[in-house]
Amino acid sequence: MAQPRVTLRDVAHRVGVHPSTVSRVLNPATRSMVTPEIARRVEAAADALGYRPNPIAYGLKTNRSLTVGVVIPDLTDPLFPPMIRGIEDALARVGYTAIVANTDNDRAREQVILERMRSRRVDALILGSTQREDVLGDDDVPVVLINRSIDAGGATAVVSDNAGGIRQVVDHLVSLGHRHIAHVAGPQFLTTGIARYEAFLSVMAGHGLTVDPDLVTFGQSYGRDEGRHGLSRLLAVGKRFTAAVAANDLLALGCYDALRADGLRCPEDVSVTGFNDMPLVDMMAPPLTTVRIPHYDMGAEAARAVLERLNGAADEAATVVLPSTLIVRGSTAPPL
Amino acid sequence: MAQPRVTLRDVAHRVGVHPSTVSRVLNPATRSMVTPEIARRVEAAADALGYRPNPIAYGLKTNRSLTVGVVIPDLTDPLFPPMIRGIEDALARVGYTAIVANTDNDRAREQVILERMRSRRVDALILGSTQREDVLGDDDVPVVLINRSIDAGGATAVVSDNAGGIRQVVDHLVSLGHRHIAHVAGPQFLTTGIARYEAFLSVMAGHGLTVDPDLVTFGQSYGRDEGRHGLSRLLAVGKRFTAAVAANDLLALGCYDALRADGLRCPEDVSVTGFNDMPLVDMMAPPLTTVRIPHYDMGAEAARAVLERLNGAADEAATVVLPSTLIVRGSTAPPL
DNA sequence: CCCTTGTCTGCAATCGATTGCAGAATTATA
DNA sequence: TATAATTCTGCAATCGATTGCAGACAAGGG
Repeated sequence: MAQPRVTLRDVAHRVGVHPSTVSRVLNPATRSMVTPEIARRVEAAADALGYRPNPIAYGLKTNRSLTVGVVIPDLTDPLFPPMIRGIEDALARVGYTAIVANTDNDRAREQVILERMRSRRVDALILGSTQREDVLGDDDVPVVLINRSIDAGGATAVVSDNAGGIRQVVDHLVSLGHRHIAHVAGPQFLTTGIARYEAFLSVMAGHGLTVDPDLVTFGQSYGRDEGRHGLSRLLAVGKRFTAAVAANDLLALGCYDALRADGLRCPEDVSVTGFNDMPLVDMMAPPLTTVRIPHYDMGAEAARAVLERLNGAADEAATVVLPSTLIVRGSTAPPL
Repeated sequence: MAQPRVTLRDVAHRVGVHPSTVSRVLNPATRSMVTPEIARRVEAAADALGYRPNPIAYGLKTNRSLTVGVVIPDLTDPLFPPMIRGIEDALARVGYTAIVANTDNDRAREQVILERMRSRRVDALILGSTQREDVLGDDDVPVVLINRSIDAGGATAVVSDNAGGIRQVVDHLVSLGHRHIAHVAGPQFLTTGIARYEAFLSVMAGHGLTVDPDLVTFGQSYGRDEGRHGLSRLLAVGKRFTAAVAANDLLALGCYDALRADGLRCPEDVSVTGFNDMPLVDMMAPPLTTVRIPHYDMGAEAARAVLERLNGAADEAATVVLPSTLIVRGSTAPPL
C-alpha cells in the first residue's frame, strides 16, 4: 500500500465541510463545538480515507514536537535498557516519543547532545547523566532526572533507594556474622556514589561497627577494572576483612577478579555484594548477592513526572524514591 | 538561558535582507546563489543571534522528518544496544535521529508500531524484528533489515556471517577431537535460526561427520529456558555426545543449566558453544566459547545503507554480511 | 412578527521554512 | 551608448494543521 497521505483538507472535501471543522471534530477538546451529526460523518470519512494527523504540521502550529529527549551515559550499560523501555512505554501511551542519546560520560559530548535536543525542539528532557555539581539550565523545557540526581535543590528526580539498598546489604552481612566489612565505593561526584558511601558509613555505625578508612576505596568510574584495582589495593593493605560491599555490580565483578588474582575464594574467604542486579549476574561464579532496583518502573515514573509537567501541573520539584530489594545469592556466606 | 527561538525572519531583519536570502545562505546547496559579502553578513548575524533551524518547519515544507524508525524485538536483549548505538552515531553525524521501538516479538504490536512510525512520518525504517516469511510492504519509505533477514528476495539487509561463525565453532570442536556433536538450534522461523542450523549440517558433513537427528533440538525462542529444555531432551535420549553447539548465547547458558541439573560438568563432560558474545559471558562459569559478531558495525552499516537510499542512490537490494570471529574460552575442551 | 441570544461553521491568519518565478541590478556584447 | 545576457534578491505560494473572529442560522422572548 502506498502511503495514503490524506490531509485534513481531503477529509473536509469528502464530507463537504471546511478543514477547520474536521480539525475540531478530531480534537477531543473541541469536539463538542460541532453538531453530532456532522461529527459522525467527519469521523466516518476520516477513517474511510485512513486519515492520520501529520505531527509535523501539528508541531509547527502548536510549537510542540511530542518528543522527549532522554540523555544517558551509555545505552550498552545494562542498567539503562529497562529504564528506556519504561520511559518509552509510558510516553507512547499518550502519543509521545523518546529520543535517546548517549554521552559516554563526556561533558563536552553532553553539551553537544543537549544542544541537538534543543534544536530538535524536544518538549522535555529526562537526564540520567548528571553529576552532583551540575546545575539545570534555566531552560523552558521541563527536566526530570533519573537514577542520578544533583546536589543543588529544585530538581525533579526519580531515583532508587540507595540508602535502603545499602542498609539491607550491610544488615544481611552483619546477620551472617561479618564484622570487618570493606567498601568499594563508586565515583563521589555522582549522587549514587556518595549516597551509597554515606549510607554505608551510617549503617555500619548503627551496628556499632567502625569503618576503617583503610578498608574503603573510591573508584573513578563504575567499571569492572576500577573494582579490581580497588579491591586489590585493599587486599594489599593487609588488614583483615571478610566482606566487601561494592557500590555496583560491575565493581563487584571486579572484586571477583581481584580475589581470584590473590588466590582467594568468594564467598569462603571474602563475601562480595553488588548493586543493581544487572542481567546475568545470577549466572556468575558465584552468583552475585546484590540489590535489585526497579529500572523499568523508574523509567515509567520519570515519564509520568515529565508528562505531568507537560500538562501544566505545578512543578513542585519532588524526588521520587523507588524501593530497592536485596537479592541474596551465592556470593555471601558466613565468615570462616 | 531562555530558549532563543530565533527564526529565519529575525536573522533576515537584522541583516536587512529577505528571509529567503537567509535560507539560501544557510543551505549549502543554494549558498552559491548569493553574493559572498551578503552571505558573510548573514552568517555572522545567524550565529550572533544563535539561530537554529526549526526542523519541524523544515519537515513540513520538505516533507522529511530527518528521522529513522528502528524496530527491534527487545532493547533489553544485550544484542541490541550496541547496534542501536552504531545506528544512532552514524545517523547523528548527518543530522538524522533514530526512533526506537520494541515489538516484544509480538506481531500485533509490531503492526501498531509500524503504524506509529508511519504517522510519525519517519523517512526510513531499520527492522531487526522480521521473520522469514515476512514481506516488506510496498511502502514508499526505504527499509533496511538488520541481523535478521527474510526469505523473499529484494530486501536490503545487514547481517553477520552466520554460516562462517558456525563453521569456526565446529572446526574448533572437531580440532579438539569432538566427533559426536549436538545442536541446540534456534527458532526456524528466523533467518538466523535456520542459517545456523543449515550451516551446522553442512560443516559437519564437510568433516565427514554424521548428524544424528536425535542430537538436534529446535527452540521456539532464543531464551535460556529453551536452551535448558532443549539440552535436557537431548540428554534424555541417552545417546552419547561430547559437545553441544547452541544457536546463541542464551541457549548456551540454558545448556549450562541442563548439564548442572544432570550432574554433568562443562567442559569436562560436554563442551558448549554460544553465538553473539554477549557482555559478561566471559564471566560465566565456565567462560563461554562463542562467536563474536560486530553489533556496533552492523548498526553503523545499516544506517549507512539507509542514508544511501535516502540520498537517492539506486536501491540495488544487497545483503551486507559482516564477519564473525570465534572467541575461545573455557567452555570447550577436548573430550575425555 | 421582530429582535435578542446562542450555536455552529467558515474564513483567514499563522507557525517557520523552502523554492519557482519575476524583477532589479550588474555586466558583457554589439 | 543601447541592448542583450547574467546574476542576484525579493515576492508570494506552499507544506498541514490550529484557532480567533465573524457571519449564518435557529431558537426563544417580548
